[in-house]
Amino acid sequence: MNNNLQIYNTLSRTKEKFEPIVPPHVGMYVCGPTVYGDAHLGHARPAITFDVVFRYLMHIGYKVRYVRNITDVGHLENDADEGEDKIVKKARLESLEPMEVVKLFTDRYHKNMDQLNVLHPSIEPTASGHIIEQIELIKSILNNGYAYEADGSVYFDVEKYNKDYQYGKLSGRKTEDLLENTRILAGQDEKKNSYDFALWKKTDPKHIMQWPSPWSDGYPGWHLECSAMGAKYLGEKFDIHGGGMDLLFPHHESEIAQSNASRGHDPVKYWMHNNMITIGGQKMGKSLNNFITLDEFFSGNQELLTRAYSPMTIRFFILQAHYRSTLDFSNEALQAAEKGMHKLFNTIEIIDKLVPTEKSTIDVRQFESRLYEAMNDDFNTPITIAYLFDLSRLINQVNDGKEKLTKEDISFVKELFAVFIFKVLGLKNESGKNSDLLIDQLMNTILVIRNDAKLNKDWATADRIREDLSKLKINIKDTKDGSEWSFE
RNA sequence: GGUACCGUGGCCGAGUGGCUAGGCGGUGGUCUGCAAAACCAUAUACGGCGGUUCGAAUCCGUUCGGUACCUCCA
Repeated sequence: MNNNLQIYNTLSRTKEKFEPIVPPHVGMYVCGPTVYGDAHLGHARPAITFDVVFRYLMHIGYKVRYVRNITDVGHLENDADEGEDKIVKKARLESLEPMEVVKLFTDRYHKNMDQLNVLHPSIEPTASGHIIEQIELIKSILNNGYAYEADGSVYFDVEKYNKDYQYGKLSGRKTEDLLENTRILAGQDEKKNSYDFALWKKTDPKHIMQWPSPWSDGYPGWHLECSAMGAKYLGEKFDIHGGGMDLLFPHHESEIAQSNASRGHDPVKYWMHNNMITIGGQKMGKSLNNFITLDEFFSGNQELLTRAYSPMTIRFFILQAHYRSTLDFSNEALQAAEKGMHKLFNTIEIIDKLVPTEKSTIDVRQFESRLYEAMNDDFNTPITIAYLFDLSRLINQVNDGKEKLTKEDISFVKELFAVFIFKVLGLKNESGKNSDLLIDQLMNTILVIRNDAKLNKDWATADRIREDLSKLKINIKDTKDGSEWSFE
């Protein structure tokens, strides 16, 4: 097992050596989507980031249980509707049952994740399926004296908690500052302090989504589901908790508080946060309404897009930046990523055609340790990719006869590429070599005719075939070894 | 206002006290009926001002600019 992995822990703000609590097992929990709308580019980032974490941990020999939740109870929405559940609001707008909305967008999310070649998590629990666990958690927080009831609702007592623990240690906040800055919300007068947050919220009978509890008919608070489900499936303390940076406060901060208040210790060893994707330097997000959905990227149907981009282009684009940096979207950047990725896939095909020699003139073995070092350094995928490009150039030089490789080195390189590109980075070749035998033979016939035309210097016919096929998105390339075709 | 973070060549993006990041684009080649693709080779950099140092884009201070969180948000 590769034992040099360093992970940047938000809690300590430093890179730490990764040592799982119960090796070789690793428990990882990542905040999934709230399913009330289509997934956009921002959702792709944590999904892909932690997919690579998942893949790499398994690759270096860990047994990983990866839990990614679906938030289907919704969070309070603090606009004019004053405390209305997000999913309920969407349901009213579209005259659907809340669970109909949940099903629709969960399915669409899954489809997008499959397109992005994101592995399925080991467990994908829903908040609505764990109301009992959340109620139990509230009970224990109440029993320990860190919460209080007010008119059927239950609130977390941050001031009390802060005497025994430290509220704000993850996000670097102080409760005094929070006092001055917390926005005035509905139900504020029930709370002892403005920064107290709801564990259980009483609701009126009109509210569609509600559950009975010892305190009132209502629904669980904003941050409870992850605390409850993380503990249920990964234990009271587990290794990695991931999510977007925007969840750092108050969401993850409150998870830590809930865990301490109920169980007396922190829930997580390593906190990982991916940075945001920006558009024109600004965060892409629901609230700013400046997001582009994944389906829009795949179809090109959006005014900001000059054309469509494939799922793998999106994936490669995201992996070309480190997960803790912001990543700025632009058509230009996306097209650059696409070309670069094709170059890599092209190299893989070239490896198969290399002619081995007795001796190697270049050292390709050193790339193995370099690639692992890059990944071990807090999952530095941009460096990993840079090394793959270096390797690609060397392979092309071999192909050009400028350098030489032995048979053993060639298969070594081939394996290295396969491991990192397909297994670790999770990319797949989308180029449409059609496996349909009929199409293959039809194309063969066409190319033979065109080649005859070329031999007769009948350029008009040759060009016409090429142009007409290009309208069908079939591209012809003339090479030394004859003509090749590819779809799309 | 509080708390973090960032400012790198035309674009996107790594990294680091002295040694080529990488990709795209540009330029020059190879190949080619043409085209496209592919390949090879290249140039352009670290916001401003001070300081530490033999040496800083990298550390410190300061200043300007930008972003995020503090409210649901990946």
